[in-house]
Amino acid sequence: MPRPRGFDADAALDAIKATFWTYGYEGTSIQRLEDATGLKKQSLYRLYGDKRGMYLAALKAYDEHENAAAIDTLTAEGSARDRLKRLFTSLIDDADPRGCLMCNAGTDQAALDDGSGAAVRAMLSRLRQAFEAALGALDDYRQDDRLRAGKAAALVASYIGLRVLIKAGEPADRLHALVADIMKSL
Amino acid sequence: MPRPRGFDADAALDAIKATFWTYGYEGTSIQRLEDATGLKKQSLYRLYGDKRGMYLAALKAYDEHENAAAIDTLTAEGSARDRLKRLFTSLIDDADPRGCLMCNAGTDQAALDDGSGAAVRAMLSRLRQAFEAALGALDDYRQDDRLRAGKAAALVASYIGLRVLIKAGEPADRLHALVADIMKSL
DNA sequence: TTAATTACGGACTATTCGGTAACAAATATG
DNA sequence: CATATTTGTTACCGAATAGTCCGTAATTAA
Repeated sequence: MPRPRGFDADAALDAIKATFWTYGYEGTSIQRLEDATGLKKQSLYRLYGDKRGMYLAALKAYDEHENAAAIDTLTAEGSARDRLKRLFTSLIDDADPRGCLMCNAGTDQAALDDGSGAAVRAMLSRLRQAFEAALGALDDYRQDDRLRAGKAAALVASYIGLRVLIKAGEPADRLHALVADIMKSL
Repeated sequence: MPRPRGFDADAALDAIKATFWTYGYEGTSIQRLEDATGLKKQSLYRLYGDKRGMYLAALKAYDEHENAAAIDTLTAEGSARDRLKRLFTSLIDDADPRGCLMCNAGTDQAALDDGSGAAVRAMLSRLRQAFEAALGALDDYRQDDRLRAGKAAALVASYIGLRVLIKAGEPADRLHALVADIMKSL
C-alpha cells in the first residue's frame, strides 16, 4: 500500500551519525541534518520522532558499526597482545578528529539524558567484555577473575582517554609512548 | 572615575564555569548564564566580549582552581604512590556528575575551536607534568626518561577515562577495581 | 478503478538564539 | 560643581531554533 520512499534510509542514518559525531548533540541543528542527509525535516521527523530519537539512532548505528569494528579487532586472529596493540595503534594512525561518538556522548549527554546515558553504558559494557575476553587468552589473567575485570575496566579507561587525547590534538609520538606503556603494563 | 560595579566578578565567573561545566558550550545559552550569575547579559558581554570569551574564561578558572587542586594532590605530602592513589580514589568518592570540564571541553570544543583546543592542551600538559614529577619519586621511573614520559601520558589517559566513566554512571566498585589495576601497573 | 496509505515539500508556528543600541543612575576626578 | 566614565537596565535586532500542519504526489491492495 505505501508509497516507497525515495531515499536510502541507511545512508541517511550514516549522515546523521557523522553530523552528531562532529558537532555533538546541541551543536547539531535539524537544518544541519537536512543538509547532511539531503532530506527534508519532515522525513527526518517521520523516521525518528524527534531530535533525541535521531541522536539515539545515531548512537545505535555507531555501536553496530564503529564500536563493533573495534570489538572485531579484539577478537580477530593473532595473539591477544597483538590484537590489543593493533587496536590502540590504529586509533592513533588513522586519527579521527571527531574522536569517538560513544566517548563524546558520555561527556556530552550521558549525565543530562537517561536514554543517552543508558546507551553509552551499554556500549561501554560491550567494549569492556571484549577486553575481558581478549585478556582471557593471557596466562596472567585467565585464572584471576578480579584481576581480569580490573584490567579490562582500566583498558576501557585508557581507550577513552586515548581517544580524547587524539581529539584534543596531542602529538602522535606521545600517544605511541602511551600505548607502549599500556602494553608494558599487561 | 568609574562607577563601581555592583556585583562580585569572581562569583560570577564561578557561576559561569559551573554552567558550562554542566551543560557544555552549545548547551549553555546566554539566558542560562544570566540566571546563574544574576547578571544582565549586557554586563556579561562587557566583561567577556562574547560567549566564546565567557567559555575561555571558564576554562581558565577551571585550570586555576579545580585542575590546580588535582595537581596539588600530586605534590602533597606522603609517598608518591599514596598521592597517586589518593587522587584517583577521591575522583570516585566525591563523584562529580558534571565530570571534568577539561575533559568535556576536549570532546566538546577542542576540535571545533582553536582557542579551546589550545587551552585544553595547556591544561593537559600541566597535568601530565605533575604526573611526571610524582613518578620521579619512584625508583623504577627516576632513571628512565622515556619510561617516565610514557607512564605519565598513560596516567593522563587513565585520568580522563576514569572521569568520563564516572560521568557516564559506571558503578563505583568497578571503578575502584580500575584504580587498583592502575596502581598495580606502576 | 477506487480507496487507503504513505512520502514528500513548502509554509508556518512560537520561541530562543547571540549580540547590540540607547539611556539613566552613580561615581571619582578636575 | 562640572564632566568624563562606567555602571545596570530596557528594548530591540535579525537569524536560527525545534517542531507542526497541510496539500499533493505516488503507490498498492481490494
